[in-house]
Amino acid sequence: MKIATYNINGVNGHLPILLKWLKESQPDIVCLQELKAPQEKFPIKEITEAGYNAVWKGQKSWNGVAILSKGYDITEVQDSLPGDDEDVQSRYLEVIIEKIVICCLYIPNGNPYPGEKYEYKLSWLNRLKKRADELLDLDIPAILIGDFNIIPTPSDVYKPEKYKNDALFTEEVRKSFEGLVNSGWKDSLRSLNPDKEIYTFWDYMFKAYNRNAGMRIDHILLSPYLESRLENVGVDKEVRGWEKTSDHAPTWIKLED
Amino acid sequence: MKIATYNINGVNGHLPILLKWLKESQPDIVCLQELKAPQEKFPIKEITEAGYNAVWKGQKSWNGVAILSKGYDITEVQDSLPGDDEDVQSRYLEVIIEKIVICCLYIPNGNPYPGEKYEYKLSWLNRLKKRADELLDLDIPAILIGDFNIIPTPSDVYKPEKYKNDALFTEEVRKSFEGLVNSGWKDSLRSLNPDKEIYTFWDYMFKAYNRNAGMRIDHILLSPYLESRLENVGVDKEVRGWEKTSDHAPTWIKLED
DNA sequence: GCCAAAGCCG
DNA sequence: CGGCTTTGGC
Repeated sequence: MKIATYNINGVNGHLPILLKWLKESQPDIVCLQELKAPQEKFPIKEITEAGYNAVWKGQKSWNGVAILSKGYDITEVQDSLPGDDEDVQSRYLEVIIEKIVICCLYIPNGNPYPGEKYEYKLSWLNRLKKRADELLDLDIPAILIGDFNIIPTPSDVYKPEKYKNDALFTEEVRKSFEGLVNSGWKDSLRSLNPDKEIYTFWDYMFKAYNRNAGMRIDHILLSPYLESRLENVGVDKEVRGWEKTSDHAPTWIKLED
Repeated sequence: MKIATYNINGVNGHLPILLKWLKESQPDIVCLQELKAPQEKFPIKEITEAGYNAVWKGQKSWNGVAILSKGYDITEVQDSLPGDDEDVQSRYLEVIIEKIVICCLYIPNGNPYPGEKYEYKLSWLNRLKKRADELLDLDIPAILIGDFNIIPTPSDVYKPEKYKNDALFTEEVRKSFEGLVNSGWKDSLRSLNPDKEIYTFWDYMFKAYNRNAGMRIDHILLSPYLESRLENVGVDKEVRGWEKTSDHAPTWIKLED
């Protein structure tokens, strides 16, 4: 079973890209972030025609997450991250597919640092840790997957020194990621490639992709129950080179069936 | 010599359309309207690569006119319509190419009628008549060409009764066009096709092109000196059917060399 | 850089 | 309906 995450940066603006990638890559499950579309403008028709069913949580202009599945039933569990009823941003979707809990995340970017947006990111990460702990306690197959907006280590960005005061790379935020890993969540891409350069995002600006000025911020974390099923991982880097594409590349794992 | 007018409705937004049409149609001289680009954003590089030299008068957001020539030298005479120093809209460009005076016009739309914009249209038409008379007095080859925003007769629109109170079809405005014709300017498209339905514009709204709900508002008027050289006329109607196209179709004449 | 929205124009 | 602009986000 192939499970992917893809920050699509506008699901309608980049729909041709999404459909082309789905066709070529044939993932079984896809977590999308940054739909940038209200609930009623999610392109369910085209996605159905591509062979997927879907649940999604839209929002006008920004954010928005979705989970697509080829064939498997999707049971929605949560459409927002527990712990703050005032939080109106569509950044979390939790479902069960084939007895696996799948949490699609779009963690706040947090820039500029310091500031309100950074504080929102920290509180979001706290709420996430609580939910992640709950899932570990249940001792079930579970996945935290999506755009974390966290560069876990200096090896995960082309020039770490440029990101000293960036909300994607502060001590606090990296500790938060480390906390998840230390509590039992496996960083699947890094675990199978301890020393490899892996990037999942290249800025639109200054031709970052041509210079390979990238970073690894999209992650797939596995609960201990799933570790033994991890077969392969990858980033579809070439998709980032397509015309009129997202600034992220699709990132995926394969689990033994 | 093939001379065309084309309201491109955004020279950058519709640049691929313009280049495709130039390649297929191979006009010698092209008058463009509605560049919708400031002077410095005119795509001179791509137009040069297509084999044309050009003069243009840009403006941010609206209006803007240009004259392109394949091979022939262009001598700029005027970059605004004489008679009102306060008029800052880029709607007029007068050049000499191969001893022909070519006046590229983008006459104000004038809607809503009545109102300030309509009054501006009338005063613009008055100034144009003066300039047109001057050119006739010179007794030289001259062309008034462009988007006139005038439907000359009921035969020039799909449903004349719908345009009774439209600034493109008022008595005054039609009389103004008639005044030019009566003073000696030849309506080239109509003169070679007295009874044919000729449209040059179809609204984007309500699938006007599919319903052929069009009108003839782009015109090419010849000074008496040029009448004998008129060989052929046409509208490249199919261009209006292309994807992501302008709402006007290119309109052209052929003169004997 | 590039997305989406809202407002202006025709 | 579909340009262009501005704003806001990343």
